[in-house]
Amino acid sequence: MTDFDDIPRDFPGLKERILERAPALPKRLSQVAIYAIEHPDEVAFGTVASIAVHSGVQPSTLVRFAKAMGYQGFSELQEVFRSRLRERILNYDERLEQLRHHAHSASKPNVIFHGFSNAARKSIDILQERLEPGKLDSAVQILAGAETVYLVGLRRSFPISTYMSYAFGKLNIKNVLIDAIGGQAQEELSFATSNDCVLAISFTPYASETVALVQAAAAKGVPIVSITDSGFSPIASRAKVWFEVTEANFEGFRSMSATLSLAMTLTVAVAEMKSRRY
Amino acid sequence: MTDFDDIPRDFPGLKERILERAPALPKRLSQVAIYAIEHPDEVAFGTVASIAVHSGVQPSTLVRFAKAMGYQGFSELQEVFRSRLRERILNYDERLEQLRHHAHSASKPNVIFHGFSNAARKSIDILQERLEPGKLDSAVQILAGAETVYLVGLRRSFPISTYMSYAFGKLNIKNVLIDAIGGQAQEELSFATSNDCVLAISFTPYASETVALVQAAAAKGVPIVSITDSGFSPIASRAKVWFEVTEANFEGFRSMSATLSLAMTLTVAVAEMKSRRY
DNA sequence: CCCAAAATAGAACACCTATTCCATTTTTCT
DNA sequence: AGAAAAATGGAATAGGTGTTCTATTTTGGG
Repeated sequence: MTDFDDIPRDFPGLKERILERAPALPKRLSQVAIYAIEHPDEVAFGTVASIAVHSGVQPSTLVRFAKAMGYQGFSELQEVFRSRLRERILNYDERLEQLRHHAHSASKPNVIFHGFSNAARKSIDILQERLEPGKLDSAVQILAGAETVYLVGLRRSFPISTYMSYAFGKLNIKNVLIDAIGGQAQEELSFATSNDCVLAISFTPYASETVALVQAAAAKGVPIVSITDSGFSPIASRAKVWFEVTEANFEGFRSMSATLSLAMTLTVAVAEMKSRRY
Repeated sequence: MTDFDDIPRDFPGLKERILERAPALPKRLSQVAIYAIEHPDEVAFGTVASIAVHSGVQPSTLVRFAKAMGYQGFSELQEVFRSRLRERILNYDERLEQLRHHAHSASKPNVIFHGFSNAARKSIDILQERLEPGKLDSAVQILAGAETVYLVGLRRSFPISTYMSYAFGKLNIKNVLIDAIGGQAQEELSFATSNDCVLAISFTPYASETVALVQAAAAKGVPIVSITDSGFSPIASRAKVWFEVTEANFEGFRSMSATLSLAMTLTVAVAEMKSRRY
């Protein structure tokens, strides 16, 4: 009679079905639909009675809702909400513990590897939570408006500026990588004007040369975008927009993954914005 | 009477308590302890009856176990197992959906940023699952045994080799970064002998220069360690040890985070190994 | 405006729940 | 070896479970 075996058994499938059918559902049932989507954890763990109270509905309505979605009863639908929780990703501590548990294969290099992987993941998560969307937009606007982007990042940050220079090149965006080869850094930057832009990347301990370059550029009125690790950073104060990136570390070696994600974002977003104004 | 309010309410705390008390527990109770630690999802979702069957124990034993851990009954203990699932981290699809949900702040740059962050995290997860511990150990052994490490990685891989050269320098490990400045790459590598080692990094489309350099080095009997994206890669076949790193991509731009984690691991692990043989 | 159809609330019910209790077995100590 | 203590198995139970059923309300078309 009804749709017989296309019943969602995984959460994304069920969610899709709920969202698709919800608008056509009667009042109480769509009320349940909204509650279920907004409180999936409650649905996974609660009882018919408790969920009914929280969603302002009779217990029988929940059963009718489950049937409207194609299931035999509420329990069957609840199982799908539970599967979602089973599939969740382990959190940091659990990953580390899991590694320690598989300790037979845990030679020192493997421990180091998992340590760095965790630090990288954590750094990215933190940045993803903290990055203010508005800052990103203004930085992209400044960079996309520049005639030439001067990339300043030495020592530990040099791989990042190198990557950006490579990617900008591929994307046909005029840029100069300040590599300080032969001590020519100041001269390389001397061509920059207020129509250009400096993208500076530096972390504690800030390379003195980077700081000097940024100050010189700022004095000439060149707009500056900075990626650094603190508001007290000497390259933050001079910048029009600056990003705070806190990299997690493992045994004292800081990750660079979050910075790299941000760098990739800036390059691609700038290219995307430039391509719009043809 | 009993310990009155130091009852673990979060999973890590409970786990610690179980592991700490398990050895002193009678047979059936420790049987439950083991089952609970090994099948936390079952404990979170199951009923006393179902868990009892799966762990080969009477229902009453589960209640006694919960009391032995300090709780009033099984349900109270189960709540802690459930809290663990609530705190799990969102998976990739959920993160992207969450972003789409917060669509008011989803300017193009922000979408790109979250896309790259997800790609990075995913790449790291995949590598963490697939990397064979043995390979890592042998690679470290080869690199640590080399007099000088020659780092070959151009174009997209150049930031990685640059990073490694910087880190090796800081750690007092003799290395040469082949930067191909002035077309001197072949000459730079010509000093390498079988006592040295080449660490080659290259991904599709393999830079022809990197391939040529690796072949020349291999012909001279220089041991080669490769980081690449497929067993069919021209730099994999010549290598003593090679790593397959599959980077997730966002809108065609591949992440580099997994490669970077691996690179950091190799540098630090080599330094660690060298410092042991004084 | 009325009536048929759909949706809902709420009570009724059969089943399953966690928990308790106590007889029996196992362990521990003298 | 024997007695005391601890641990266990399994039945009993009170309360809660998901589901069904039906009287009542709401909706929507002629």
